[in-house]
Formats: sequence, C-alpha cells, structure tokens
Amino acid sequence: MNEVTRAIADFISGETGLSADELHRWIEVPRDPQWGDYAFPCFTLSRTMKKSPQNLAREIVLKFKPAGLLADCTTAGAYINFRIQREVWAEIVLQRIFFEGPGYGQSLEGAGKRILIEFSSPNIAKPFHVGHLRSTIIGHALCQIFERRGYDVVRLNHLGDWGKQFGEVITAFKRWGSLEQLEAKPLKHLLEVYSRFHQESKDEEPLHEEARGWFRKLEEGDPEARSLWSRFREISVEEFKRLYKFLGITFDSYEGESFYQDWLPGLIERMRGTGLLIESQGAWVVPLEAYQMPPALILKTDEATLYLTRDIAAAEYRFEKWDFAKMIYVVGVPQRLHFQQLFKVLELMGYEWSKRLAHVDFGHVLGMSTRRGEVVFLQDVIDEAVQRAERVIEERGEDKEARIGKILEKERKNIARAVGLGAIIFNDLRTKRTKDVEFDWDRILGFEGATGPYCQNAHVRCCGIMRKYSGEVMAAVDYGVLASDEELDLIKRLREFPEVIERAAAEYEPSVIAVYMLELAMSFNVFLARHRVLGEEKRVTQARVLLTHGVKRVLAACLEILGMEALERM
RNA sequence: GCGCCUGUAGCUCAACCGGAUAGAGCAACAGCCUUCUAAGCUGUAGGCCGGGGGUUCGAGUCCCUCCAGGCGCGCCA
Repeated sequence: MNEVTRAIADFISGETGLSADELHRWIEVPRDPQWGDYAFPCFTLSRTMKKSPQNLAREIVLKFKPAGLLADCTTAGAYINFRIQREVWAEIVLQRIFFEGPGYGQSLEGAGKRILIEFSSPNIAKPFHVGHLRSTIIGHALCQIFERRGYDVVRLNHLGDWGKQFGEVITAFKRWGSLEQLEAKPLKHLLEVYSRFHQESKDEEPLHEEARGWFRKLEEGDPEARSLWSRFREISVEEFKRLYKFLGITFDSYEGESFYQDWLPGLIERMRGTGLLIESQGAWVVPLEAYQMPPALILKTDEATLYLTRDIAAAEYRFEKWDFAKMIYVVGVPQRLHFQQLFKVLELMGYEWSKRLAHVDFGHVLGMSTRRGEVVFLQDVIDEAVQRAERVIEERGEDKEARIGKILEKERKNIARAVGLGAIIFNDLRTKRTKDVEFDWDRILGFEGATGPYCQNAHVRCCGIMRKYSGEVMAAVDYGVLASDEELDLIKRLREFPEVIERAAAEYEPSVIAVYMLELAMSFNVFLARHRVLGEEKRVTQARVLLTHGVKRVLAACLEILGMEALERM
C-alpha cells in the first residue's frame, strides 16, 4: 500500500463502485517495467461485473484522465497497466525520507507493547560454533526489526547452564581435569575434558550414571558441585560476552536455565495439584495424546528436572516479570516438537498468554566439518574472514589509494573486521530462515556479487559522493530531472522500505530485509554506472544528491538492522 | 513405522500469501577504469520449477500421489 496503489484503487473504485480496499489487493507490480509501473488484472473483477476481462479493462481505461500520481494507463489483454507521474512520485518519496530522517521506515504499531525475544542461548562449557551463530544473528536482527515497529524489546539469553550436561562436565573434570590447568587456560581445558567425556562415555553406562549423580547433587545444592559449576559458568560467560561485544550484540538478561531452580519445586507442586501431572513408567509426564503429541516429560525417574520443566518455569517467571504482549524463541527447527509441547502444556495450565508465544525456528547448518572432522568454531570463521578481507585490501591498496587516499592502519583493521563479519552475517541472513544452510567456506568468504560486502560497498559509494559534494542537501530540488528508469527504480525501492520492515516483522524473517537491501544496492550500482551525480548541471546534481542521500539512509538502516557496520570507506 | 520440513540454471538462492515471457549471484567465456570507490558495470551461455495426476480463465505457488533428502518421535538440551 502506497500513494500510487491507493490512487489506482480509488480510480477503479470510482468506475466500478466496488470498495477500494477490496480492489487494492489485486494491484501488482508487472514483471517487466516496460509494461508499466503498476498493473491491475481484471480477471476476478470481470466475474462480479459480468463482462469479459478484456472489455472491462478497455472500458475502464477509456475513463482514465491523467491526474496526480497517475500519468498514463493502457491495456494489455486483461491487464490495466498504469504509469507513474515520476516527478510527483519522486517528490513524495524523497521528501518523506529527507524530513523523517532516521525515523523513515519506523512505525508505532508496537507502541506500548513489549516483546521478549529469546535468542543465542549457547550451552556453557561447549564451544560456540557456526551453528550457534544463526540464532544469535537472526535474533539480533529481529530485535532491531521490532524496535523499529515501536515495540519495547527485551533481549533474553537463555543460557544452557543447567542439566545433566553439567554432571558430565563435573564428572570429566573430577577424573581428568586439574585446577592448575583450569587457571592457566580456562575454556580450553574445559573443552578438553568435556570432549574426552564424550569419547569415553560412548558405551560406558557407569560414566553416565556418575554424571546423572553429579547433576542430582547440583540440584540438591551440594557445595562441591555448586562451586565447580559456578566456576565453569563464569569462564564460559566471560568468553561469550567477549564474542557478543565483537558482534555488537547486547542482552537485557542472562538468566539461563539455572536461574529457575528455586521456582521448580513450587511449579511441580502446582502441576501435581491440578492433576495435570501423572506418573508413567516411574517418571512424571503431561499426557498429550489428545493433541496428537507424545507425552511431555516433566520429571525423570530420579526426580531431576528437564529442559522442558525449566522452560515452563521460565515462561511463568517472565510473564510475571515483564507482562509481555509477545514472546518469541529463536531456536533451531529440531526443537519444534519441544515448543509445541511447551505451548500446549502452558495452555493446559490455563495461561491465556500461551497464545502470545511463538517458536521462530531456523534450519540447520549442514556439513560444517573441517578436514579433521570437527565442528567449525565461530572464532575460526571470523578470523579467516577478517584475514581474507585484509588480503583484499592489500591487493587493491594502490588502486584504492589513488581513488580515496591513504587509509590509516587503524582504519584498515576496522574495515577488515567489518567486511569479514559483514560477509558472514549476510550469508546467514539472506536465505529464508527455515532452510538448512550448507556450510561452505568459499561462499562465506566471498566478497563479490550477492554478498554483505557488496551491500556495504554500495553504502560506501553513497558516502564517497556525499563527502565530495560541497553544497547542502536540500529537499527543494527540481524533481523533474529525476526522469530516468534507473532513478524511478531507486525511488520505487526506497518507498518500499517501510513495508519491507513490516513484512519482516510479521513473518519473523530477517531475510526479507537482506534481500531488499541487496536489490537496493544493485539498483544503485546500476544507476551509478549510467549516470553521474556530481559535476552535472546544478539542478541535476542537487536532485541526484538528494536521491543518493535517500539511498544512503535506507542502506545504512538495513545494515544496522542486520547487525552489519555501515562503513564510510572501504 | 508415524509426524513435520525441503526439492527451482552445474553451485547457492529469489519469485511480493494464484497472475503476463520464472529472476539474481557464483563458477565459465567476452568486454568496460585520464571524471563521484572496479568489493563495480555490460554482454554471452545456462531451466520438463523432483515425477505424475487434479482444481482454475491462469499453478513454481493450492489439493492428491509417488520419489529423493533433512529433522523429530519420555528419562539429553
């Protein structure tokens, strides 16, 4: 919905007597811009009007008179193709961006509403690998998107810091670890003993028995277990925070699974009291057969709690604390059933707010093994990407220097970091989140074509032009000179931005922003290849500077949403 | 076995909740920098939209079925 489609719907409504809102939904953008800027297919309309679609189209077109935003209107079979009055359209769009400033694209839809977004949530004592990255950057992008929709966003990092796995870590550390080594290289040592547990516990039931025992002790408050656990947690969180800082991501809460332990006994009591919990094979479950789901396991035979139990507690606690309008869980698709069960159990517990919960799932990262057959650590990917970016800067050094002058060493480091990271982030966010993504070094480390750096580069080119423009950017320009197809294309895309954010929020889908940003960057590069901004006739330069300014604004907004740096030079 | 998801160019992905001739990028080939950043632009080549039925004026998109792959299905998270 924009000013043009509104005008089209009003015009056809006037000719047919049907409601403009109903007609509006049929309006589309022709595949080939040669046909027109917007089109209205008459097929469905012809049924209610009892006329052939072609005749209907012709009749409507005969009534058309150019006015306001609509310059022209023709038929092509059953289609009515409209052409925009470019000058008027350019003025509406560019003035809006100019005057709204950074607020362009934002809305008040979520004003007064709070949304909780749980994302990233890595497991303590486990390496942060490229698989975890998806939740982190998808979640971060969603936070940015919902903030622009006016919501009060609360960022939750539901750390995996509780459960049998800590029994495993403690078992491993008691057997093979040492305090000296833990002091010297904390995380490395932790990973060493933990992976050793995995290797040796394959067919060793006693080891698992021991691990379960330690976790039970942990839940019972055993001092030794507690002290080890809290040291391990500290070490990991420190490492995670360093990484988040590097990524430019913050959280409002690091209340992980362990946080809810005091809540659990009361929860179990209440669930037993309502008769929701029943004993089954020695464990306690909520039967869900009636909803075509396997039973939800709440308490193990040894009375220890499970992931699901803690998630129920977390939901209750969060609703009490934050009174959210929405809460979304950015967690991988393998856990879909888990969340279906969670939401159903909460509903059965009588919480009307269970309807406000959503699982925002995403596909797995496949085949991310190195030659040694291990998972790829995020840190390694980042290092490799940054190094690769440094090499590119090195290779193009002379060429760049001739164009933009010497870049200081410090700035070069920052550019390499931003570009390397930009490539990784964009690669993850450009596809629909539910798709599995193939881990491919070449793809992640490519900086040309449909990549993050391509988009960053388009922004940089805007900056270059604005930097060299000596005049003042102003909204009072001669919009008539923005008459080329390339300029119209840019203006159309710029106008889409608010709707793009709206769609991204409605679908919990950051890729909508990524794809849009890429297309805007492409349009801008094509525009620059065919037209000059600076050094033209004054009124032309003024108008194109305003256009460039608009592109820069929107590109910068997209980059910020996705968590990528909008560089000035690169 | 049951359930959910995914099959579009050699590869990685689009296609605006049914519309006109299915679009990009990578890889390949051929061009374009004495003027705003060449991390760029232009061109060539590349397709039975997994197969088969159906609904419709109209299907990559909806329904059925088959095939292939992924994920999940009580004491892990």
